[in-house]
Amino acid sequence: MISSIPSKTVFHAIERTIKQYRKFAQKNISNAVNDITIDQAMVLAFLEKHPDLTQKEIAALVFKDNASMTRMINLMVTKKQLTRSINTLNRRRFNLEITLKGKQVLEKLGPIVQDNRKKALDGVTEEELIQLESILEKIASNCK
Amino acid sequence: MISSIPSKTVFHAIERTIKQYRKFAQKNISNAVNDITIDQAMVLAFLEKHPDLTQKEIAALVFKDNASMTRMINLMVTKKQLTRSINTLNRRRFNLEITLKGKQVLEKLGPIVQDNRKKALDGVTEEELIQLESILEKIASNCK
DNA sequence: TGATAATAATTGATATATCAACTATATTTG
DNA sequence: CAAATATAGTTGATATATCAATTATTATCA
Repeated sequence: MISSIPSKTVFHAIERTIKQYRKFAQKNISNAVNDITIDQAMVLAFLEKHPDLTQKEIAALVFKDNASMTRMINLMVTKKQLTRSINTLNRRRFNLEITLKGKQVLEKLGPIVQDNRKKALDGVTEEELIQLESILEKIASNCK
Repeated sequence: MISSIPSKTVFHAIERTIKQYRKFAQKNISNAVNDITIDQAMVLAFLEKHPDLTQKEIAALVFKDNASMTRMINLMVTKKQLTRSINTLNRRRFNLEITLKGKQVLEKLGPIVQDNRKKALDGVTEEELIQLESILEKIASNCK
């Protein structure tokens, strides 16, 4: 007996919101660039800012596990968005490098990603954003 | 060039929060009941409240597509949490029924789910909850 | 009524999620 | 230094996500 039905909880609202945003963003991305997912785009974006990230670190940044990241990066390598080479200083790691094609994807995606975020947050005030982040942070840290 | 890095956005915070909650909740559920996922538990909970739901309707309630729902329910049937029989009034549909085993799972899960929600929302005021839902709703509806 | 369209569910293909077991390399420590 | 540990990544197994195509049934409408 689960007295309060799941659809009435705030967790349901959180889930709904992020899924809706992902669908919306993915649709707009797919209209501009072929064959790239939001998560792959995020991997590229993180690597652009921090070229020395390991697979494990990227996985943590996009909330995935190492196994998923291995497979995602395999795909991105076969799609020529990334290259992978052994790091000679620590042979357990890989150097990941964004290819020219990957850079072009990032270039095209930039304005679209910005626009997605802007549209999704239309009518949300700066103050609300701060509240939102602070409440979410509270919940997340309760779940540790 | 994606100027604002994904980890700084509110979407990242939303994603992080829901994933953290799911992990937390799944862990507590797994400690009490073997071999059930959060989503399966939600399917049971929805069916308990609304026994006439179709697979399609349940899918919408838990934000999954029909294909995923078909496979999930197949599994739940082989795990004897549900039975599936043809609806004679509309032979495209199925009647889904919670088995005794499924009911026992719900029984055990009830207090755990309640406790999960309570712990996750510890220190979050009623007002904050209302704000949270209203901001999330705004974002979700921007993404339609 | 018969052709057409809509609906509920399934299936196939491919990607991703998750856990556990494993490999290879690097670090620690007794 | 050698043995034990830790770390980065891979692989296998199974479940789920997603899209498109398909089946079976029901509803529409010309």
